[in-house]
Amino acid sequence: MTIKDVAREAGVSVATVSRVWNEAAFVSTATRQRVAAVAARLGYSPHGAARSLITRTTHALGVLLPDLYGEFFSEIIRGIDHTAQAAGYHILVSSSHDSKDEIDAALRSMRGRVDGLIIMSPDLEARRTLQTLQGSFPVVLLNGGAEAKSFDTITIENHEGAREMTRHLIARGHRRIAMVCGPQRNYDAAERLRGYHTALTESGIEHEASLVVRGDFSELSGYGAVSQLLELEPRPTAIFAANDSMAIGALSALREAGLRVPDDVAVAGFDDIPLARYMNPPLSTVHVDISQLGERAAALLLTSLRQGNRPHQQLQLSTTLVIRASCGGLVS
Amino acid sequence: MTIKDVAREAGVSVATVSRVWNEAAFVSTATRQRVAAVAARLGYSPHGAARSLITRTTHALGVLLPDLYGEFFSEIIRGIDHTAQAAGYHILVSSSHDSKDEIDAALRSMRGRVDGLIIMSPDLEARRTLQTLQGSFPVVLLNGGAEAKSFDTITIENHEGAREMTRHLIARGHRRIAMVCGPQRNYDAAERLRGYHTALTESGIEHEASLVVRGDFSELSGYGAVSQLLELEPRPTAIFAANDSMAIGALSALREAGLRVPDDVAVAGFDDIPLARYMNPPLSTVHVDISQLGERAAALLLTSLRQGNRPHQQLQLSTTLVIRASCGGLVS
DNA sequence: TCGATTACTGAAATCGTTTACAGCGCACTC
DNA sequence: GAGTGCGCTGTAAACGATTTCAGTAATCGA
Repeated sequence: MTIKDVAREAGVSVATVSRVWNEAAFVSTATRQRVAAVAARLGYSPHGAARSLITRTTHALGVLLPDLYGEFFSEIIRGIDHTAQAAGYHILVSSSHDSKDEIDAALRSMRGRVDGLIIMSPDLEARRTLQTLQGSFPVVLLNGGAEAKSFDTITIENHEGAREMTRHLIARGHRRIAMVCGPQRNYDAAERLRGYHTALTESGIEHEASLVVRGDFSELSGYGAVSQLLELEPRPTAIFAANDSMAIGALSALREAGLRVPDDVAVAGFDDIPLARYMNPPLSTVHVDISQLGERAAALLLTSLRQGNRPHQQLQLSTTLVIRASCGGLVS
Repeated sequence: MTIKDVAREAGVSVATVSRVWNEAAFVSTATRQRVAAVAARLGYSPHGAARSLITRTTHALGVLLPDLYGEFFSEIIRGIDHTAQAAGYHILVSSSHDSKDEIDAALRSMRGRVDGLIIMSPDLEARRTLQTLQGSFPVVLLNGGAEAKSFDTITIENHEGAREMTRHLIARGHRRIAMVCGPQRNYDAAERLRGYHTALTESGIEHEASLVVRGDFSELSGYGAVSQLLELEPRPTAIFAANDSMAIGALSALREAGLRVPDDVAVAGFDDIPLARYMNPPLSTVHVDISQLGERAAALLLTSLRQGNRPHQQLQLSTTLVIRASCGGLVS
């Protein structure tokens, strides 16, 4: 069922069919209708690959993510898909790209299939690979590090958010505040940890290495980290997890240990995934509008596609403190 | 940076470059290395659209979903992406396709961009549209209804699962069991409701219309539904939600109403999303291996791509009861 | 020495579109 | 009645790859 079949059936040339389809140029109403009727009858729709070969545009955006697990990523995709779809674009998703090689491979295999890319590669090292892309291709970096001045980027106010949450905990009287931080070479994780340290320093609280344990952003790792923290003597009075998933794991571990939240231990997370408010107790967290993160990334990419060369933008998505019951309510 | 550039630079014909790239036919080691070197230096990678135009294969799977919100869908995508990626395929995602027209449009715009489709369209009416696809294109239906014998399908044991959970609640002594069911024309929702009714009938418990309230699978609707149920006199002693998200909303509403779970009201969900076990109290639910649902759908589609014509398969994914604290633990 | 085989390479057709260009009829102007 | 412009349509050249077919040089057996 190609354009030729339609042309033959309608007794016109392929050029005319194409013109009818694209509502371009001058086609007499008579032939327009005839062609449209034939196309409808035959159930014709143009072949995407052929079309994008000649028009040099695919109407698809590539999305490279490190993972797909958890509400954080699904919200991002949702945001991206939402604005992409509104603009008539599809999204080509590809996940689990941490290492340089994987990213490379993904990039190659996407050439000629997408008009631009949204890349979230929190791994600090993998970033360097991206430098090779520089300028050759429209790219938006999600949570790009500081070195990324040569791209459009959107970042979360990680440092500020973590600092504020830590300050809030301090204001509520906590001194032994533990942090469950994220993966080693992860940019977001590093920034959030830095914010925590900043707040401690500002309040003159000594940094105690044993209060910082590493997780990997999964519920299970939050659970494990807390088990470890509870061994400490004296134990921390507050636990700040670098994302909500780990905070949820933490809540679960505390409950099993027979500790009450927030009375015995206060808990806070980061991201404000949709479920945070439904936890018991509802989770205090640093709110990030995750789906908006995706939406704005897509929007940025789309304008960059339309406008061609223009200076790169560095957007920052602000965070707000959301105080719920898990850390004991608002300080007066 | 096309194949021609590489050919010119390496002093060979485009045919040879193509052969080197695809590791096909006989190419002397000398030219092979020379071409490979040039390609690497120029950073060449073939143009996807051009390639799929001639090979008539895109190495991409289309995924049509009704929505992207919540862990259920993200787990499905994760499963699909996992097996697709392992087979060297990309996935093209498109969401929010409920109505016939939207599905139509999505289908058209995917022609020539994907080798096959995974469609999840729980809306019963939209299904009829799909009939037009019949055989013309490799399709796997997720949660396809009974009418779908002309497709490969994977369904969840909705009826069985709901029946078992309801029976469990009955076995624990509950008689006033409320059901928060899903959207009106949703297949899964209808089946789960049917399972609930089956169990009631089997135990000779009268169906009470006011105990069934409608939700839309979101946390918020679960919250609202429970508020409504608590008005009843006497109030239900157990609440069975047609999915976990609504169960989570229910837990939240009960907590706010000052009711204890499971002592005052037992709660159960359906799906066993990853977070269910981390709720407080941990959520009893009907376990469905969601990511496996995606994995098997992708696998089914891939074999169908490879094997061409073969009888359609109807797979059913079994469910298991997962009894946690929210419904009072195991019955002795 | 010669024909046949083998190993490699290139020319050209092809996939399904879009689009620049040219052609053709017809009405209009002078 | 010839020239001009306009409105519509068709021809053919792209786009960037793959693949068939044919051609060439080297090697081999007799």
